[in-house]
Amino acid sequence: MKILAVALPKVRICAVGHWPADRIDKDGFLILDSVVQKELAEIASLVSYECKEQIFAQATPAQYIYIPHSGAVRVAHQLADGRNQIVAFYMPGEPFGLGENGVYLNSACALTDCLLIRVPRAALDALCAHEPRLQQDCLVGAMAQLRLSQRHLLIVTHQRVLKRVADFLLECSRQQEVFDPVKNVLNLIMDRSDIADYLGTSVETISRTLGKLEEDGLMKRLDSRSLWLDLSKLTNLLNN
Amino acid sequence: MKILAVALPKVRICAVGHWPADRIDKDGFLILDSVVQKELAEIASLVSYECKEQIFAQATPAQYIYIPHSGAVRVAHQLADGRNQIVAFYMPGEPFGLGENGVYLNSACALTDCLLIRVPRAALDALCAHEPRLQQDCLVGAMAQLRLSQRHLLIVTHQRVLKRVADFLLECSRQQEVFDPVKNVLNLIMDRSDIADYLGTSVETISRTLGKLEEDGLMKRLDSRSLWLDLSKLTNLLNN
DNA sequence: CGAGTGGTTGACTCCCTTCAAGATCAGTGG
DNA sequence: CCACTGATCTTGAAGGGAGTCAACCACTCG
Repeated sequence: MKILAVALPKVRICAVGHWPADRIDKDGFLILDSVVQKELAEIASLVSYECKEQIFAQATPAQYIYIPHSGAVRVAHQLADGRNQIVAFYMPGEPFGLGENGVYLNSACALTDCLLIRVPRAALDALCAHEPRLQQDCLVGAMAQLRLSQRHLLIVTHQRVLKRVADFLLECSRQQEVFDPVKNVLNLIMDRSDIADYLGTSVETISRTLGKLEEDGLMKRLDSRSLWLDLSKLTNLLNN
Repeated sequence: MKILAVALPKVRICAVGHWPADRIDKDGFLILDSVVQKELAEIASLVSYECKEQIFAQATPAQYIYIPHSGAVRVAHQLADGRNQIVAFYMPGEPFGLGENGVYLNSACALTDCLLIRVPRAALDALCAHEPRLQQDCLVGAMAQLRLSQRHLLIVTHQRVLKRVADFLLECSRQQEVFDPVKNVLNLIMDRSDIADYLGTSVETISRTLGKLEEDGLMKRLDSRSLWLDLSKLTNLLNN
């Protein structure tokens, strides 16, 4: 980890679909009041992590909230029996760092080299207290996270792994950063092991399931990280 | 459904563990400012539902937020393939009614006869806009929901149903309303089918799994809705 | 009493986990 | 340039857990 001694870039918070239209810029990010931006700049830092570097560990003091500026992050929960359940992947603009009783509930790890905006929780709380709009943004952000978590729940509870994978691919294809809607090509930011830990299954099953989907013409592996998808066939699979 | 033409009872919001101590009363509920209580009383109504009555349906306009005053509620999501995934159960003080783009994401159904405090979303938003403390409470509440959802995720992703059921029982045993920590007896508020839909499995498997747990001495069915639990043995099961 | 609901048990099938080995690829150093 | 190595991905085989369909039991209610 390195703290970068440069001016903080503009804080960009992902805002897909749930904010009033006049608060969203052309790239789908939230427009923050310039005063708020300035105040944030005073308390936040820009930090960089290398691929596979741990950002924070489960059950350690939850001092910061992070917002990816570039790169991608994996947040997972380790259970007593050794299982490692991935809770979510985070792309630029999606804040993470949920705590409970002052400690992190999960651990976070850089999927790629990445730049993160790091905001001290205490200072953010204080700032929210006299910036109602920021407070409101945090609330809307928390509800967005809740929706994502419920969506994840619906994905992992498909009994047949075939549906889990299909649903997962469709979910990924909604992210502009990784899906080319013209060529219908999805660029996976995570490896098979991450997909398995996200879907609650094993790498072997993921591999076999991708094979099955390809065999049935619902998608095609261009290489292990880039997949051509037939969105309508995949969607259709979920209806049966 | 019946709208009750009585004075609104005090709005009680469940506050387990994550609010400053001076804002929590002896029963574990959030202490709201009396002015806020009064303002809430002006926009909220008290409504009653009978057991098994639908409160709202998925994909219909999300006009209200509900807070159970008494009774219990089941919130579920219906999928295109006919599956009914239960997203959460709600007890007194736990607000529900998540929407997206103006419509409910899930449907809600009364598990028992219940009284709910019904708050129009628009009026609540307006109230929050000039009541920062209420806004803050909503944010903390949303994060509590997020934690619950992530906890649910961890429960349903246990591969062996035995662990799912054990974890589920432990989760239930945390709720004072349904668990007697002296006798170690849990009173289930839902039937087998609800447990199955919550855990992503079938009623038959639930029944068999309870049999297995009883056989191994981790719990005992006093009757179909009340279970004696050996908390330490159940916890221990999750570590293997 | 019969119908209906909720819960349990039995039998069979199959999907997925597990363990193992092979295949592919990127990086490294001779 | 090529052999070597380790990581990642894929494929194979065996075994078991859970879904499904069906029947049965207990209880409630009209």
